[in-house]
Amino acid sequence: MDDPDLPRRERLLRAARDLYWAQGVEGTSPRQVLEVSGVGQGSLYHHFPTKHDLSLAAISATTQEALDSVSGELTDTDRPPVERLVAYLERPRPALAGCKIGRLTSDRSVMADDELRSPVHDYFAGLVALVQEVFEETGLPDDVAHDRAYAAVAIVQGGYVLARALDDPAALRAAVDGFVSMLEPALQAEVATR
Amino acid sequence: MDDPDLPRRERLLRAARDLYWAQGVEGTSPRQVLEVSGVGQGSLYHHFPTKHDLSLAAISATTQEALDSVSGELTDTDRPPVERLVAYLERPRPALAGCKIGRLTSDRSVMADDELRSPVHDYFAGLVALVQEVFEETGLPDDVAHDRAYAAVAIVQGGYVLARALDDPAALRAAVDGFVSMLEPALQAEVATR
DNA sequence: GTCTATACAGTGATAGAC
DNA sequence: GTCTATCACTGTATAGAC
Repeated sequence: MDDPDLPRRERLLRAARDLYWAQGVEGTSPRQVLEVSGVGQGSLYHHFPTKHDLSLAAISATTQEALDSVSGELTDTDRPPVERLVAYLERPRPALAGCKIGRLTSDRSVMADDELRSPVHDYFAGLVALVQEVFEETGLPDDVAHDRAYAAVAIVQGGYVLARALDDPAALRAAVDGFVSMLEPALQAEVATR
Repeated sequence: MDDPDLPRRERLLRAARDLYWAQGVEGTSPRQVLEVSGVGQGSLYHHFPTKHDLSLAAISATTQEALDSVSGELTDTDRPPVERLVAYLERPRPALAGCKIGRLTSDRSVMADDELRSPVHDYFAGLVALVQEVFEETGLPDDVAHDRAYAAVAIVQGGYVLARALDDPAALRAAVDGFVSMLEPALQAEVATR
């Protein structure tokens, strides 16, 4: 973002993605993106004719990158499934900054625009599907694995909300720990009754 | 909001609270509040000199009401603690509309203003404390009850995020069900090892 | 492709009459 | 207490030169 040799388009995208994370799409003006990126007005509207175009490119880049990153971790078949789940849940996360993608679900500019909602939808759909597959690998029936995958993803998102509301990163850890501490006992009980 | 005999101040507050829920504080202009409430410009700035004053009154009313409502349910000592927890978790919720209070944690106008953050903080702090007490009643050690309370509140918030992202109210139910299905087995295991 | 200058509607607030 | 009129400023976008 500070590198003057980066193409204008990349600098604009970097700035937009950072600003969207910090203050949302609704709360970020094209003018701010210009100031942070150090690019002129004309370049912005050359590469991204409307704010919608800029937002779509920035959001898609962020969701794509995030899904790729988590996908590698969850599908690493060298490790047992429960270990992968716990590793995913206990990943270090920027609790106070919030989830770059989760926060978009309460961003009016995003939710009111079908094209902008789509990458957000696809990210969470893909993430839940990945997590569900890992739960199935643990031997859980499909319907139980289904609900538990939603729960796992929700714990992380809810942990972000709590951490920000309470201004305390430990809130996210507590939520995840509370969930993880139930994971193995519940699994034992289910295996025992089968 | 449609009752023309309601005092201006109340009509303004109703309109603001509804609009904040639907589109956030950042995304709601004083002018919109005027249109929806059907009140004149002067009245708004008479009762609420700045947008900050209106937001503070609207947010405080919402958090107060929400905490009162959930408090009654959780402290009803006629019912066993686990039953109260499950009742709280499985409460009918407007999944697609989102949480009136949780959404404020990604609202820039709220998070950038200490006075507006305060009711949001107090709501979640109060809610987690209530839930933790109920977990302690189940016989869980304090530290486990602590983490599990954060998890319970996070599941609901994360369920909202998922439901909105996927445009599917069933996502919130799935997350809650996934959590609830682990609650009793985990409790059994803990009681057994004590 | 990149720049500066400009246009125009909406936002947040004030003034002053009733 | 309530109203209409007005204002400075920002957000979003266009025009046209280099």
